[in-house]
Amino acid sequence: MKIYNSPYRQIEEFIPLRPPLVTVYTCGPTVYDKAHIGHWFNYVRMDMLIRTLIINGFEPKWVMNITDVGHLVSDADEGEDKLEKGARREGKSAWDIASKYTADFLEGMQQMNITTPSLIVKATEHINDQIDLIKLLENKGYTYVIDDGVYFDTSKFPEYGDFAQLDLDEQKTGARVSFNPQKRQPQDFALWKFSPKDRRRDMEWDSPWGKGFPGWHIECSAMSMKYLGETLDMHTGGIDHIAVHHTNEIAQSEAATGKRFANYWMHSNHVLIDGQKISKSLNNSITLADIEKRGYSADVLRLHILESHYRSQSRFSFESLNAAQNRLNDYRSMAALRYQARKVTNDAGTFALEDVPKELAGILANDLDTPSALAFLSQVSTQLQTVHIEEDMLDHFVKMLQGIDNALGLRLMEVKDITDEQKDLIHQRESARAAKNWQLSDEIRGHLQRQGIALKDAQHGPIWSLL
RNA sequence: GGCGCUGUGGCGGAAUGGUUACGCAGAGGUCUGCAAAACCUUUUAUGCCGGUUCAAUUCCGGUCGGCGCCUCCA
Repeated sequence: MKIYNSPYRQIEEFIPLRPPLVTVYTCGPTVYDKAHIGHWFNYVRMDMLIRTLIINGFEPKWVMNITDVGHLVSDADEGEDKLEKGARREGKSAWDIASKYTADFLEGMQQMNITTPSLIVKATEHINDQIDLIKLLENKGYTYVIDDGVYFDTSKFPEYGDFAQLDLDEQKTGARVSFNPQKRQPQDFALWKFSPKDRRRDMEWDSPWGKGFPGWHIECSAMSMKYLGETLDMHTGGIDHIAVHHTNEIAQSEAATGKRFANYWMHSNHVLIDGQKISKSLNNSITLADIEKRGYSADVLRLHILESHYRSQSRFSFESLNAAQNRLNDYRSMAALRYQARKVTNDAGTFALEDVPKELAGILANDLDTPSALAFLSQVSTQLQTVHIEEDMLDHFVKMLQGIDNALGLRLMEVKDITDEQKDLIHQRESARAAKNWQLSDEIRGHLQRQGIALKDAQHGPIWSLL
């Protein structure tokens, strides 16, 4: 299997430390607001990594975190905690906000058919692990304390910035962000933030340095290493995390252990709406609920996501969502053939059904090439819908559908059979046609169409499919 | 200002130093009782200018445009 390794900017052969085990850590959401399609692009692509590993014989252990404390409004460790801000907005406590949007996120994961991670871990349930890690860094001399928190001294970690190929001096030139003047370097980041003197936070804990809460970055290092070991096979996240969050994770993790933090890094690019990325400030987010309101299912969104490569900036529009809907209908029509196997005597049937999942696994193993996987699937679908499925092919056919679902998560196995009543109508229409009663025949066809069932009169008889 | 990515047909979106995926949409045709599906054809696709090469959309340089990061943000 090959994968693009972000820091090296090249496609590399993927070699885990202890095959078939693959340790994967994914930066999950900060649960202070509803997830939007940008999140789903990201997590579907992470899901494709996990699926691709599995169908290529690996056994991933996948840990994803939920950031339910400590992510400030600014990555520069300034401003409010997002959770506290969300709480104020909704007149609830930060704890309520976290649990509300955690539930919202997990429900979306199910709807999008994203593989359930081996472990979903919350920052607030690992405060002691984070404090321990900060203590370790303090003992090794990487930290200093100023009036608003404990900071990591990036000058003690000379490789800081290598990962993102940052030119720290040049970055400073145009930076528009103000920072605490007590910080030794602008890029130094908070490991622990103190609670404000004048008020009580919803979320705060005691620590050796004073009451407060962990910085945003430390949770990922503490939790990933706790559950997956000091060196991860794969660390993933959104492309926006490269410069700050992942750079900081590497600094604090490698400073603490003296070992390489992760061997491979996968970053999902952003999706654009009307040529711009989704962000709070542009107020242009679209949620899964918005999409469903327009009549599209999560499966359609998922297919649309797979149509572009994870490393390219993709574009979202309802027009392309509609294209994905039609494409999904075609795949579902193919899946419906499992209920319509019949004996045929023609020469069709040379298609190697059992090779389809293998072929998909191979395509995806090339840097998660989902566009090519779908191109291949469309060819399969077209071919299968022009031959008839023979009864003795049925086992292979169903296995093939299962294989496609394992690879792509499109839920083709969930396509239901039509009712006996509907089947009876199809028979009635055949009788009418035999009697050249075209009016009745067309009435029945129209009737079924209104129920979402399309009929095609193939050589060997009618085939139904889903609209 | 610094760094990075990018510019493919009506739309989305791959790939490639020489024969131009795939999906959606449009047009014509074959087939069909009529449709649908399928198949065939079709709608002058690789921003612009140079360079390298027998050959560039693909490599290099320049130029114009778009986007991202350096604030929020997957």
